[in-house]
Amino acid sequence: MSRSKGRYFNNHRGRAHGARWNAGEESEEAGPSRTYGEQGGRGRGHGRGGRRGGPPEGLRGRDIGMWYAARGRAKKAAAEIRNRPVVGMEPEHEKHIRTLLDDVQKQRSEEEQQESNEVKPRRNPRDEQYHSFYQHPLTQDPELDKRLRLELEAKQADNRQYKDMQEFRKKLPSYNMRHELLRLINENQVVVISGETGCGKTTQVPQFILDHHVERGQGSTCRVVCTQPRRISAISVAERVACERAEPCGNGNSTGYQIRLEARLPRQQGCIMYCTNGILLKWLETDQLLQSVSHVVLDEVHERDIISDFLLVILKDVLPKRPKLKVILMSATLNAELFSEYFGSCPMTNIPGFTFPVLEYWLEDVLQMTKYKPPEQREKREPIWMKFRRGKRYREDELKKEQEFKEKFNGYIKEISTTYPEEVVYYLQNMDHEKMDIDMVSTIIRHICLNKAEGAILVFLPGWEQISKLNDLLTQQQMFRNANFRIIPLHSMMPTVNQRQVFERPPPGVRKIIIATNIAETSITIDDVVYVVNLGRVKERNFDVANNLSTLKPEWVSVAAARQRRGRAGRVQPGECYHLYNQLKASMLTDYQLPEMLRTPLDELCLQIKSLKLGRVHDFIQKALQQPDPRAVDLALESLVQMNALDDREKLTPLGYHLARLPVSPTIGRMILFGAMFCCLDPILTVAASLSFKDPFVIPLGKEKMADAQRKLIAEDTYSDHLMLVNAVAGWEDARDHGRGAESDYCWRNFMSVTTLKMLDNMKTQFCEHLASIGFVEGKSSKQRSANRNSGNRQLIKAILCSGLYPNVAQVRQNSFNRREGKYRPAKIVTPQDGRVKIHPKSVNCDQSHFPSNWILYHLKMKSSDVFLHDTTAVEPYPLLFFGGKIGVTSEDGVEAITVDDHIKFSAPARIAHLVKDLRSELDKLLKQKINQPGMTCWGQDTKEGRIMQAIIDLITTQEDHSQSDW
DNA sequence: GAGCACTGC
Repeated sequence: MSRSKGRYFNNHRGRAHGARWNAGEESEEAGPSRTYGEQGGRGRGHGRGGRRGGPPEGLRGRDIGMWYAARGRAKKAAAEIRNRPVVGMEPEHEKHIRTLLDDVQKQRSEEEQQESNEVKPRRNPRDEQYHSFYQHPLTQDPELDKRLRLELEAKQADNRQYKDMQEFRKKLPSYNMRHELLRLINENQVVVISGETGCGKTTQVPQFILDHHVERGQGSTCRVVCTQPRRISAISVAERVACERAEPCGNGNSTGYQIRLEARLPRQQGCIMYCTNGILLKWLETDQLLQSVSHVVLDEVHERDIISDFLLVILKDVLPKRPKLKVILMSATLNAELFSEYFGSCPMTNIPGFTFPVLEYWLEDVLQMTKYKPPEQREKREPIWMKFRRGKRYREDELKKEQEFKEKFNGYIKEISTTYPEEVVYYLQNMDHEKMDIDMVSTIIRHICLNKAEGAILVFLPGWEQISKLNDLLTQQQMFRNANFRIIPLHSMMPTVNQRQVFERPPPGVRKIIIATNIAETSITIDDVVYVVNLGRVKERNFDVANNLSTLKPEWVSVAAARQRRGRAGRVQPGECYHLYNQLKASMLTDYQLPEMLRTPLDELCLQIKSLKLGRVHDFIQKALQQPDPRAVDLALESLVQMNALDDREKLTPLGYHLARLPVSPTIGRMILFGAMFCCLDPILTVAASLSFKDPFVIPLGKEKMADAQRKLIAEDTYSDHLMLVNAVAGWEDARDHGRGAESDYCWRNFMSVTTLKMLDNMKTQFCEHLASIGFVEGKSSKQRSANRNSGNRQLIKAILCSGLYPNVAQVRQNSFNRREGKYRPAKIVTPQDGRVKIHPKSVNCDQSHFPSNWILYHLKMKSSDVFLHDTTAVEPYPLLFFGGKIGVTSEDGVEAITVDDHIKFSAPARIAHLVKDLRSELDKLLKQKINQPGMTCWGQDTKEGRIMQAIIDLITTQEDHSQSDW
């Protein structure tokens, strides 16, 4: 890390004397420090007339308690005012800003006489260019038809590879149904095709459609788009299909793919294009009726991700306007009917799957075969305070399910008593069925290893904690500590140190044991798995509408997920699956996981709806397959209005227009636009890419502490996860420039993933291209000089972060030295909505007892075992004043203050407060205008924008971070 | 004192 230090950031320490953080310290400005003195006296004078410091004479019983409570409140309020940061200003700044505002106002009155009309955002000139490939509606080309047909006939006649592949294809279950499938598709506008993995629907159906057109001499009128929920599947399926057609993938051949930042395009007509769901959604921005497509195949619709559900609604609307468009939905068998009903009971057909049989066992069988004795359930009493905790509604649902389980339990026990031995029934009766028993997992693994034939074992656990625990349990046992076992933990955050080990078939006599999250359910496929152990849980993100809070908790898997897991055992030979829950639980699992649209905040979705001009948001969402809570829509709309993406009539603002086109969430989009305007592009793009994709850090199992420490080192004294990230990525760039060796060395030392870093780097370029097309920057490199003149200014970067992350601000209650413990305690963190929250232990700020400021920004707040802020940046007053919410100037008990959205308060003399407020209002006007008429920022002192923006930067910059100097 | 998984011209 050492080389990268200070690459961007000038250290401003020691220059500050404008703002003071701790009011206890004498300030050069007279006002604030005097008010502190007055405040200090106020609390003490309260109990006048009584015993010294005690309640007044004559108070009895309860009243004494009330008196103390009142005094406590008053003391607290006084302390709050005392601890308010003070916003000050150097005299020369004040003078400068006054002149500036005068000038600007004079200029404005002149301008207003000249022009006063609304400025429309200019249409993105590159929209057309991007989509040129798909722009034109398909038109028949007889020449091409003929050529395509001859080509296909020639291949069928004597292309060796093609004919070999044909033999293989003929064995797929879907191949036998070719004619029926084509008939259904021809006769109907919408068809649902269901089938389990291995039936070949994804690879075959698009080919049937294309070949059918080509054979009839209609090849040029066919363009099949087949969407996938995941990038990897889009690529691998496209490559597979190209191979079956004896062609290279993309490059103007019949088959290609497009995913974010990567494309291998097929020819324009007579082609099959595999892409991610997101790509199809992006096309709709410029081709609303999908004029350029003849067939849309939506694959894996049963997974119900938010984009796929969204596409369904849009397609349903498009169908009547495009009578020739064919839509084919491909789903798992379990809920194919749901989709058929949604499209007016359109025809369905099922393709039988082809996988090897998998023998299933449940908890009852596992207890019997292993003789494992699960710990008996201790009597559980819920503490009374639990009732009053947040999320009561949620708990009620849980209790209902528990209740149902209890009711059915006796009947179930009676039933199994006839088939299972007495001990097993006893244990089932007395164990805690909600507990995640890792000892049992270890026992069944041992059992398989000792008694079963060769074959890899795949274990599904909900998360890091359980993976870590099981890994420890196994490696502690003598039996597993030799070369005959390969234990491989698999988690998206763990480095795949030896990726080949995961997929490689081990030598005979060696057993592979993979301990995974649901990453192995769909994303990673390991062919030689014969045994699956399913603990039956999955961590699930949810959205608690009542509390406007995202949650992440372990939940029971769905029937569909359990099936998917089971299927992982039968890919190459018959397999076995051990579910570690009882058959009653198995019968009570929900068929499917709740669709993502009902589990997630809807800000981005609502913005997309407006951007695609799909009407009123509520009306549109009402048309979804399953409607989210209307309150979730309201929350999203409120947040979009607050960030000025929508106006109060739900109309897209110019800012909203730009935000909808950036491939990131609206908050991150704001950050990107402001970063470009203020010319600290590269660091802001680093943060934006990382927040919207994932951070580039990996954590090896067992080295969590080391990784934490390393990140803290990289953070230096920034008190910011976001700036730490900027440092880390800048360090990587340095290392990369010194060659492959230096790069991998750097990543190894700092626990970073080269793959993720490269992805982030490409994303940054993509953002830049977009900004360039709007006109905010010149070139497509995030490093361009003109857009980075302020990239070394930490304080400004924090301010730009604030422009995006606001109103995600928490208050820090600094903690004083605790004499008894002899140390500083961690600071208390509070948000207005949630009360006390915690900084996530992964954050570089988590153990801090002191911050340079009373306020921290965060991107993600999520409730798991507690409410955690996952990534944080301590932020000083000026960023909040210029890039936060509405500014107010107030006076409480004679203490003058400047406020942001009424609840973030800073002490400031009214003179300064009004000056700041006026300057802020000029900035808002300026930014609005820049959004309306995008262009490079002119920094010269002869331009209005240059003067205003520079004045603000100067104020932000001189406000020192007091991390070292002030306490 | 802790990190399910995806996705975007």
